Amino acid sequence: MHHQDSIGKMLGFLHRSAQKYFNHQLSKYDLGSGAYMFLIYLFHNDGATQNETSSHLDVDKSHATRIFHNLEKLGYVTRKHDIHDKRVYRVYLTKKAISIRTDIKEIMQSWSEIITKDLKENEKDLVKKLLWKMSKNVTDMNDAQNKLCQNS
Amino acid sequence: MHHQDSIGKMLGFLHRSAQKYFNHQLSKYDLGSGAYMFLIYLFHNDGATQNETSSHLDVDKSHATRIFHNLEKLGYVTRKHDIHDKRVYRVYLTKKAISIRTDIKEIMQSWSEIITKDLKENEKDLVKKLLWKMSKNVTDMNDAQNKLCQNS
DNA sequence: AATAGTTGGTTGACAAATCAACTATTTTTT
DNA sequence: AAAAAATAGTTGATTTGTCAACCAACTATT
Repeated sequence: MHHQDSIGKMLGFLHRSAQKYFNHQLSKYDLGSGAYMFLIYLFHNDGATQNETSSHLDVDKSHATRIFHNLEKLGYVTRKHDIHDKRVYRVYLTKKAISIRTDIKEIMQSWSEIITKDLKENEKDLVKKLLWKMSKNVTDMNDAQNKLCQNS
Repeated sequence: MHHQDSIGKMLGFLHRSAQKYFNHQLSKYDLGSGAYMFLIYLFHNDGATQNETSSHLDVDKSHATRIFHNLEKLGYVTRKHDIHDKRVYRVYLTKKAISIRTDIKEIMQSWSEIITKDLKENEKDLVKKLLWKMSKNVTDMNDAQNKLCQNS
């Protein structure tokens, strides 16, 4: 990676590097880099619906379907139909998932420490703030376009 | 995207959003988000080898193989065997590729402007500097691990 | 109550990217 | 000069993620 590389290239590089790291660290749990986000969300929102989860993670709902199916097959979650709405599945963590909760958190933490190794506290805050601003610019653009579509 | 979201989540979101944007903008050229990086590299390094390209872009060489094959099929590049080394392919831009050079640069530029819309000049520099620092931390770790492997 | 529209989830097809195993050359060792 | 190691590229299998089309169930309209 070079100094003059574009923001986009570096974002891609960091994302793919994270995937590799998580794939490697999570392989002993039979998990891939795709799954851990979903588990993290459930750790804080056990019993969430698939739709809720995918919209919070900003991924396609079909992706959530497949990830949760796999997590169920591996015994990390169980899916139960909602009582009041037969369409929705609520996803619950199993003991197996809860037992690796701290491990996963630690892996996440270790990645975070690797990439921000030589950043000062205020730089860490700054990079977070700037990434958030850029993310917001994207969602704002999407929202504007959706509004446009509805009116046409 | 929320304020307390992790750096990793935001990096992933921005990367995926960029892919969607480029897929959409490039569809009229039959190109996907995977291809444009390779074209950009060739714009500055026409006749580069596949290996050179993939290592500069930090992607797997097999990925380069497939992308270049497709670009050749679409008529954007031609691949010629090096005279001195029969193993290597050198990849050359065609007129078709050169004719869309400015378009592609503009699309890249427009994405860059979207995500940094409300950032001040110094903030843009800062985010680039910080992303670069984080990227460097990753490559440093990889280098250290490679060294370790060789010695064992 | 019947119809139409919306929502939650599933499926199939595809692109992006990685890894591992392989072939064919080239370079290095001995 | 022969054997071994390294390099460039290819192929197959797999994961991550998207989009579009779909079904079933729920909600709103008339």
